[in-house]
Amino acid sequence: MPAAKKTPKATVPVEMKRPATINDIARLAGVSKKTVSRIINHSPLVRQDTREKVETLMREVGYSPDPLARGLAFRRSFLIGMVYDNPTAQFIVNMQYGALDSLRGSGFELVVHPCDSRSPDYVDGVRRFVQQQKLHGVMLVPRVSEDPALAAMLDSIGMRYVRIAAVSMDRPERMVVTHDHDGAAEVADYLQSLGHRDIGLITGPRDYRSSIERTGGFLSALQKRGIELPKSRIVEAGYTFESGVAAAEKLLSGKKRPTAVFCGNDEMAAGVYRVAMREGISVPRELSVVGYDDSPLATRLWPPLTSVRRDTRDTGRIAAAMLIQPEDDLRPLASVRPHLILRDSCQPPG
Amino acid sequence: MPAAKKTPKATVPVEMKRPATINDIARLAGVSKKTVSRIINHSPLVRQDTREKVETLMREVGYSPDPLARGLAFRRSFLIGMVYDNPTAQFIVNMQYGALDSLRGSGFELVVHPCDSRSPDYVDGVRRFVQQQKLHGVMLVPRVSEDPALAAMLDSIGMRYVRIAAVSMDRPERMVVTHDHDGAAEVADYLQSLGHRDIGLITGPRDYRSSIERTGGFLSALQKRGIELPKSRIVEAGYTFESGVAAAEKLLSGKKRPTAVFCGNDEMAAGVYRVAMREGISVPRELSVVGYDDSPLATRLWPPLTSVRRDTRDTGRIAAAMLIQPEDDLRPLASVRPHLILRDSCQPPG
DNA sequence: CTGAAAGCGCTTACAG
DNA sequence: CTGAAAGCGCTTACAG
Repeated sequence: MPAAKKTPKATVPVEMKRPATINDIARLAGVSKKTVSRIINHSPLVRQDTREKVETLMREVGYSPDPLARGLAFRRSFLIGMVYDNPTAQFIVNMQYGALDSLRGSGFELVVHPCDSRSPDYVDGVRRFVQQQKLHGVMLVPRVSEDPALAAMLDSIGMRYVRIAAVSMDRPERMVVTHDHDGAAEVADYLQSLGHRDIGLITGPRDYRSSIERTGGFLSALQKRGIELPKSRIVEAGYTFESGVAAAEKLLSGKKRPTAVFCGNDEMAAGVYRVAMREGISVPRELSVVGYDDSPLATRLWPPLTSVRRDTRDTGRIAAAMLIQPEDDLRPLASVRPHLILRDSCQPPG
Repeated sequence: MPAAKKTPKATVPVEMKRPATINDIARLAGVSKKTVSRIINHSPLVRQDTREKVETLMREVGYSPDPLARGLAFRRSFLIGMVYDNPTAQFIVNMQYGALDSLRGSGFELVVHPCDSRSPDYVDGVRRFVQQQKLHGVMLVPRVSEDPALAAMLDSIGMRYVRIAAVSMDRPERMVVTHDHDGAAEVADYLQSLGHRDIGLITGPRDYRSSIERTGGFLSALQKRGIELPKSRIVEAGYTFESGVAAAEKLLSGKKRPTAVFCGNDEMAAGVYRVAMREGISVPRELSVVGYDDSPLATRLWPPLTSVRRDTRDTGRIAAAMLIQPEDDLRPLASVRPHLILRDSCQPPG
């Protein structure tokens, strides 16, 4: 005999071909769909026993509201965007894992959106993305997080966002600060305490906020301990391995070499290792090296690289959590602290 | 004076506060919304001049259809899911970039979903994810792509998917094959041609398809060239750096060492480097080493590591493209070929 | 080739 | 605390 076309009124069909809708729940529970809606949205305006009855029913039936329908009615999706330019793979992935830690079970999902911030119309590309998808909010990862034009655009269209950056540069509830200044200062203190006085510095690009902060933090901490680096000991590079190689060649070619080098990230530190290897300079006996990121690379290299750890997964977790909080609940500025991981790439100068 | 509440009939408002809807376009163009809908969905049942008129208007107004509304009506979202377990960061990121290459401009977006395939209810977690989000399709990345239970579940709920794996294990239109067998065979041929006869092999876990294929491809190619590896020359490891270190310690501790080692991936090859460094074994003079993946690590290590390149970005591109193709257009099985990148980690045995 | 009606599964005012 | 009506912006039958 033909199967029932309408769900029978009297029974609770735990297994249904067609997924349950708010109407099914309302009918089965004997309440209006508006009441079910209130429960879905955690409105306090529902009697406790009604709430419990309906919630039990939803669990039994395996009901979960359709994000498409809710999104249409709310005029806003349940998607969080992650916008980034070109950080290292490990950084991106850790940030994603962190964000997903916070999103799991919340009904929100993560949509990734890499872009090219050197392209003239990238801000417009991001605008189309967030506007068309009606995102609930966006995470801005360095270096796009540092772009005032991007933040201004998002603000102008009323799009919620959180910026992850080395220093605060927006309203507190829109910032996760990574304090790169302090991380670099810790390196300076460490190298000075080992006895190093002639120190080299390989920086990232001068227009990256992270690079500015790491450079500033390092130099000012050295200064506080009475060490002033001459210009010739500071070389700007591009955060890449290849640029690190080129910078190291410059820094290590003179007849008097520095006894230690701090690199703005691990990739460039790997470049220093490469040049040291080629030139027969022993790390750490003749040259101490410190990186920044504490990437997997740090432990793959020989000798294992002393580096500043940034808890990127934590950062992502915090940023996503801020985005899905109720808007009226203004949270204080969130931050995450870097700290130096000691390995075998440093020792007192010979 | 108060701004118009209704859009004036006579003019085309290029800039509107409220984004244009299908109704605005229909009214402005003097056609029904159904006709506009037909144009959005590329239906052939529209007169050419009507189509052009409406398309021009849509461009002028900056109209783009709301994916939430379309999704609700279609009962299917415009989201592609990417499900993966725990590959390396570079692999994940490249796969994402590739997928996004294909999705860009298509109206589809990429939602990432890492999971833990060792967890007993992970298949159920994926089911909830794809079902709740009403995904358009999912990309299954190794190693979850190899799980028959996951594929069966997706099939049972009618969810479209593409599996990326070392060999074909599903209907052709659901596979992107990476031919790891061939990549490993190329390594075997190369090492043999250099003159190596006593060769070590560090494999990934025996229950990974990629590992099975790489091991099989390597051994059978050696066999074809008359080389049979004794059991003692084959060590199973876990695709991680640490497991590579442990495997290398076993392989290199005996009094007669192999003259070359092939590792199932670069991470484990880095482990071999580590042990060789510690034991004072010179690579490549005393030991040739080959990896698989051609990850960034391969060029950071010293000496630069010879490794098999897999075009992961291409793989992601193909998989995503397959998912957003019209369903009636059955494409042949897609595949991507690995090839060996020669660097400085190999030479004829001393 | 084109259109009017009904519906997708929710929420927002507005009442009570 | 609860509900009936209207609407979010699209598409699917069903007609013509």
